[in-house]
Amino acid sequence: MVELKKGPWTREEDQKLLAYIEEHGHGSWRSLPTKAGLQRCGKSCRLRWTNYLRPDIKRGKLSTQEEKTIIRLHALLGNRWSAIAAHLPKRTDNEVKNYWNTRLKKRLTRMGIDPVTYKPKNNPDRHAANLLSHMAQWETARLEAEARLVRESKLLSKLQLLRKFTAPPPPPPPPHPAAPPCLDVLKVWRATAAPNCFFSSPGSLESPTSTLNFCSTSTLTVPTVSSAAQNDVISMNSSGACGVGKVNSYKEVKLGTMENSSTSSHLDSGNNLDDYHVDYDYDYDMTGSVDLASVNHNSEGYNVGGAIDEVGEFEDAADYWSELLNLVSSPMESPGL
DNA sequence: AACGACAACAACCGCCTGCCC
DNA sequence: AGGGCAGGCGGTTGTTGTCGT
Repeated sequence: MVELKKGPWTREEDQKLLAYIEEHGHGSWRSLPTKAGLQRCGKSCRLRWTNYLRPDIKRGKLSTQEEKTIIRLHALLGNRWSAIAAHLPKRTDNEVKNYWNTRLKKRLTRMGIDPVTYKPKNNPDRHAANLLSHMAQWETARLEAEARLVRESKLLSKLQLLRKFTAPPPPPPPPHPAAPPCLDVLKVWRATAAPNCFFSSPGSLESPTSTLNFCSTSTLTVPTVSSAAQNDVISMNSSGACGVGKVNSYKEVKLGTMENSSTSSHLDSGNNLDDYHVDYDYDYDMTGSVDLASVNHNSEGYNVGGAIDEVGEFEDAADYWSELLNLVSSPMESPGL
């Protein structure tokens, strides 16, 4: 038995891997090394391909804009590198992770900012922290909702496939929507509720891409919100109003036509069959609202939000973040620590 | 020139999840 | 139902390059 090679890849190995994948595709990674004449494990080949050899990846220094995006998304999502990398075209999760660990994290630390909580270490900003905490909750809920809907959507596709063989041929399927319904809290927020907020400064954040894919008009009943969200969860409607509360029950997620919809994210392509909406229907007790369109206080009595168009403590958070991002992303700079 | 400290990046490892049988 | 497999993900380690002394 031939011992598998480890460590850095040689040019010859790269060429073998590239040539094989270009000709045959990667197929099963486990069997690839043998077929390609490489003494590597399949996993190693996959990593080399996805992190280095793939033609659609961008190499080189990250731009200031990319840095800012990483910081913002990290504040929202934590160490979910693949999710963060998904918002940075042509960058890999490994690259983003390395960049964070070797540069941004240290830079924040040097500036006296905790890279986990994003609080100033000596002068914790409860408002900014609170805000971020709620934003993180929204994003978590959104990702869970997306994942769930994708699962349901796949299930639906399978059911339709089954029906295809057991029922008379259906009319031709509706054309695919031009874009998936917007479930993305950042997008909605930027577009509606927070035009002046720090997260929506011009060009500051690439529109995250929803991976949702809807294949049909239907109503799906989803039994639970999510295991992680059975206590405090987030509700959001298309106008950007959001709330945090305790879920008593979760009714259903509808994918249907616009006529049934009152508050929903939707696409209107002019074709009835192409009108989709997603209707979140949570029954919850509001314990602390983060309605972005009005000032609210959470259960601890802190002002966690603030009218966007009113001067309030929200602006402190905005200032805090603008300043932070400017400092972190400027090429400078000995912070004098 | 030699050495050590540090930064940057590539690669590995272990765990987890989803799928298939 | 559960075991095996493939692939994805995040944490960690190893290697190489650079800079200061």
